[in-house]
Amino acid sequence: MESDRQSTTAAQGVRAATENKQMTEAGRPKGRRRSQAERSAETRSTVIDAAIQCLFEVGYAATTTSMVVERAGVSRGAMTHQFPSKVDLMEAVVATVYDREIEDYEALSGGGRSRQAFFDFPRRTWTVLSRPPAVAVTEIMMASRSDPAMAERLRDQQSRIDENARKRVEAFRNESGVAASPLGGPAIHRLVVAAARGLSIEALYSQDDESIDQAVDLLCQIMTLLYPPSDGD
Amino acid sequence: MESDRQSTTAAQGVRAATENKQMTEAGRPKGRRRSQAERSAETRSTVIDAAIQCLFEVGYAATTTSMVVERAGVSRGAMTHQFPSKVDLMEAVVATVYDREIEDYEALSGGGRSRQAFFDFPRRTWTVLSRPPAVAVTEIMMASRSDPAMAERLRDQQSRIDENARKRVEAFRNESGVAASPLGGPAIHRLVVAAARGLSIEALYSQDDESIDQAVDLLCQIMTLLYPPSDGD
DNA sequence: ATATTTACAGACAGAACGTTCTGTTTATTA
DNA sequence: TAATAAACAGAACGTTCTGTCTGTAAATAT
Repeated sequence: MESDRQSTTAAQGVRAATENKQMTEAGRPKGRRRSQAERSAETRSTVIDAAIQCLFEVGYAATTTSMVVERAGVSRGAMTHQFPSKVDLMEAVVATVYDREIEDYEALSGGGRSRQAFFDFPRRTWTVLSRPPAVAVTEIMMASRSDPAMAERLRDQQSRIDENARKRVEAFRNESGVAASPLGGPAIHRLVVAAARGLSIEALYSQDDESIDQAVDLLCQIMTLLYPPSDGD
Repeated sequence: MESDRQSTTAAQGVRAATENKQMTEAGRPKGRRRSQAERSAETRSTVIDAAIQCLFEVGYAATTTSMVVERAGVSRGAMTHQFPSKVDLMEAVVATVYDREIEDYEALSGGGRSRQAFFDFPRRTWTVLSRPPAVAVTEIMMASRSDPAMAERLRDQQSRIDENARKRVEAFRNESGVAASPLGGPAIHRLVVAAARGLSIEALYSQDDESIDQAVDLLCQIMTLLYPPSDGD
């Protein structure tokens, strides 16, 4: 039964946490009794957010369970109850970020479906990938190379993310009235994501934001070169 | 006196190891007495190579000093004598890889200075960055975020590498008879490196070599679009 | 040849980390 | 309300890893 719970807990918890998030962040009536589901969701959400912060700020190696517990302001027991092992926590972080990124991309594409909006895709990708949640996931992915068990559990999630992102971009292109590129959509998408990820890593050290911004601009310009010009151009 | 040695040891040792490498790898006369310098250089080189292998194969977190010692086939004492702390070893790895990469780029550009050779620059960058030594450095860089002391000692090395690479690429462009791009050389270079690094990271997980190869091809094609066409085009 | 410095060998110790375990409080069910 | 289950709290344990430390062999200097 232990393994049973572990295998289903991540997805359920994430969903519950997401649903209850507004409730917890807005001041809830002080004395109200919280349901078990609410308590779980709050704890999970708090711990996950703390983990993301730690991963972003100090990297994976320095992100200890103690540090996460301290920053989250929960007890060690509360955390281990929700996440029996560190791998469980990391898996939950990846799942949560994955869900949020879908919303993020959605928000950033903001209803606009113009040709220009599509060519800004590299900038949106950079924006999403350079923020703490995505950096946290990168840290976890890199660290998972040192832990086969962890890598195993993250592998399918990663492919799910990739496939989903690719489909969304293709759909976005269609809705924006941009013809498919003769150079191939998947390759372009992969390259843009790789470049954005590489730049986000460099941003962690270089502190030279302007230079990175220029590279992102350049990538957007390149986008316009890769797709056949429309009537307007 | 201890700190004195530490501050000068890395560069000296690397140089000595490089000079003596052929001698050690080719079978040296069995009974010959090795000088102290030779002994130092050999162990340093052996340990550094082992560290690179470990970092490449299992990532930073799982690269323990014991593992490096075991793979190198040297004693713990030999290692700690040459590298008093783990940070010292990592610093030496970065310095060594830096030196080797200069040779690697040189070899890969192979005397040819044609326009085509310059446009293949992304592929050369990818080739260099996806190999164990460069991956090892990426691992160290990412891990250094968790260790301020380590980050401090790597910061200047990193900037030295970047500046050097940028100058070399510009020189290569000139020698290849390619006019400067109106979009700016530094931004292009930064983007290419970031993309190659991002792709090399993806290559560690995805195992989809063909797809990555396509992205690299695409990047080379993009290069031709970024520089003004010559008479031949 | 002897002394001294350098390189090496391996055991040891302290610290830190992840996990487990026992007891307590809070919520849900009957 | 009583019984059960879930969430929480925090101490304790065992492992692992790095850095140190003492002793030995090899090379260099005197």
